[in-house]
Amino acid sequence: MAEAKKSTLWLVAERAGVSIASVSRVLNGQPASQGVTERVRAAAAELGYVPDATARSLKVGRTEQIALAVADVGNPVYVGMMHEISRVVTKAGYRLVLSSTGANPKDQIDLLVGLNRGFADGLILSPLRAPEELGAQLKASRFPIVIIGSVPPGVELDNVRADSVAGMALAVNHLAEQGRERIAFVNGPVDTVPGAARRNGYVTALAALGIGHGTQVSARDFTYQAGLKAATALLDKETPDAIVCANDLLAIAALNVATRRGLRIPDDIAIVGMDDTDIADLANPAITSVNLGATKRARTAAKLLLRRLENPEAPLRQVVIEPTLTVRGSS
Amino acid sequence: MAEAKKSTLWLVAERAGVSIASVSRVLNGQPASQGVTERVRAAAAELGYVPDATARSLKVGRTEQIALAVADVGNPVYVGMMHEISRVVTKAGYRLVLSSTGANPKDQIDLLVGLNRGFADGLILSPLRAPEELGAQLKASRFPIVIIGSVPPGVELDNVRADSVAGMALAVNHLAEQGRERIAFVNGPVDTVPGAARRNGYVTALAALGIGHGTQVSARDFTYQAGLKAATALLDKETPDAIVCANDLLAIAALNVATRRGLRIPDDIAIVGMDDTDIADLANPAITSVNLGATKRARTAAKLLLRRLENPEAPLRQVVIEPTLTVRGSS
DNA sequence: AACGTTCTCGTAAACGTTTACAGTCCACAT
DNA sequence: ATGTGGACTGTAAACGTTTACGAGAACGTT
Repeated sequence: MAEAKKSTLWLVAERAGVSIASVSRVLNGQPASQGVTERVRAAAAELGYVPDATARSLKVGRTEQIALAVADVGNPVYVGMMHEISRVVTKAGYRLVLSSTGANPKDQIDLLVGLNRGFADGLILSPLRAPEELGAQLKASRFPIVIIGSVPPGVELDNVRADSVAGMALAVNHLAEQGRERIAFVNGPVDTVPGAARRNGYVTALAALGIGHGTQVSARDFTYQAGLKAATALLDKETPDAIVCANDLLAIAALNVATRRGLRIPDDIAIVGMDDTDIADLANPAITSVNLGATKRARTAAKLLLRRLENPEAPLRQVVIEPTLTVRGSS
Repeated sequence: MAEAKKSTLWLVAERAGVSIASVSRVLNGQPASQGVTERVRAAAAELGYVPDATARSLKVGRTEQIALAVADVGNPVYVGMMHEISRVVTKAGYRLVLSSTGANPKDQIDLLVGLNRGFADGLILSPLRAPEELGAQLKASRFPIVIIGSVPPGVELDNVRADSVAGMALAVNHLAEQGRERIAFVNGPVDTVPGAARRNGYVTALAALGIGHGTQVSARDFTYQAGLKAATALLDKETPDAIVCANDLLAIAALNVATRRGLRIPDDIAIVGMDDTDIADLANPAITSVNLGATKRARTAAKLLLRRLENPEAPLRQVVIEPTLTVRGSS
């Protein structure tokens, strides 16, 4: 049945004794006489014919591919988003092209000029850093883009983002209700999009509550190892009664550092993380985490892109996802 | 400079006053007179010309894409492999198409017929389950495939796999040296490729050591939640002095269950995981883990595929990666 | 000056589809 | 018998590249 040989419309047409147009029509479900339909079906089956995706793409002007660029594939929250986006777009008949732009912002603009080569019909971009130049490239794109996170000023694109301020408020209020008074903050790099957003959230949330803000430290990046260092530095300086962390990884790091110092969680010190990823459950005790709606953001982004693909003139949409708080053992 | 309008070779040729053949040549670095070269370069720059990937693919017969199909994007070990493969193939100028075949084996064969449409130049496949039919489809493929894990009997493909027996031996010997005598095993589903391999490894490793094998339990899948259940079931029945787990997630689950029961790790009970993923570090204490060479397997698989792409006649290679043991606090 | 080489460049044919257009055939109504 | 319309199918032109081929031009050699 299925030979390892490629066969073209031509071969099928020849074998069925019809024209290639008829073959194409039958195979695409267009109306055709019963005789032709049967002969074509039979010939196609015997030859193990499968249409060529590239040729089809060239003709119809669509690749049926969607590109996804995430900053850091190591981070569990991105993995979750990737997974969700993959689900949505494959269900809609698209393939997912993974373009892991590293921390290097140049990769991002490379990606954008690459996109203009038309290897994908659209792009979902979640930039870790958003330099000036990115904005220019974004608006020069021939293809629809939806970005997860804030859009650079001046570019008009569909986007979906988290509400870091509300999220931080959730965490801080929760801690304040327990009577915690010295709430420290372990952040990631503040020159990143999420780092800046969460710092802002922390400051405003505390201000809104009338609590002076506590000590802030920044990890070198959003990883566990960096978190260990940052948390150690923090606890060397002082012992707050609560730590909120920009990330679940950082939170686990803080939790482990605290535990190893003999602090009891949550009695002596409460820990709350952000993103509410799977790994929040792994810690012992499991960590309370602010769910910034990562998977929902991912899903929404995918749907926004699909919507724009089928209607390029659709009005611009900028969605912000409301955060929730998942309370676990660490607070 | 870069307009949001697509421009073709034709437009560039017209503007430069040359033929499209010359434009193509200049842009591909083929020799051309200085005058033509300059005019073409200028015209291309002014028009913001970027060549069309699809048309090029159709002509040259390559998409410059590599497909990757992993069983479960939730699992950290696959994430690591994905990351590594992404690195290698992008460095070689390929894009990575992510085809997340779920647990459903039908997705896998769908993927294979899809591959025959030529949306990618090759495939890296890491099947969780390998039903009979998969073998047939594999050999019917027009494109090179390398599989991570064992190949179904009868198909000849490049592949790279872990040595589960040696890996288990590493774990078991390590525990035996400490005088542990009752070594239990928390496995994942045994009807999966890794599940079966690791069970086999466990049994043979213990037999080689002359230790009768201990209790085996199987989690419903390779996740933390399933691990909690399995570990609870195990510890309800008995209290071994060591548990090896088929997975780091399962290991963390076992560790947490044990800890919550008041067992001291590693004094009362040692825990060792497998895969040596990032999360092995997150636990408290960090868990000892057998490194089955996941990233190395990934890298090797990618390189095998690249090699075959550039030389389809290369001799078949089946690589097995040697495991190592990373000892941490849990043993 | 005639001739062979080499270099440069344009013409045109692919690659494998989809699809507009036109042609054929037949039924049916006039 | 002739026209009208509809259903079907074939011809051919795209889509945007790459590249084999051949025609000139430029150059050096005799």
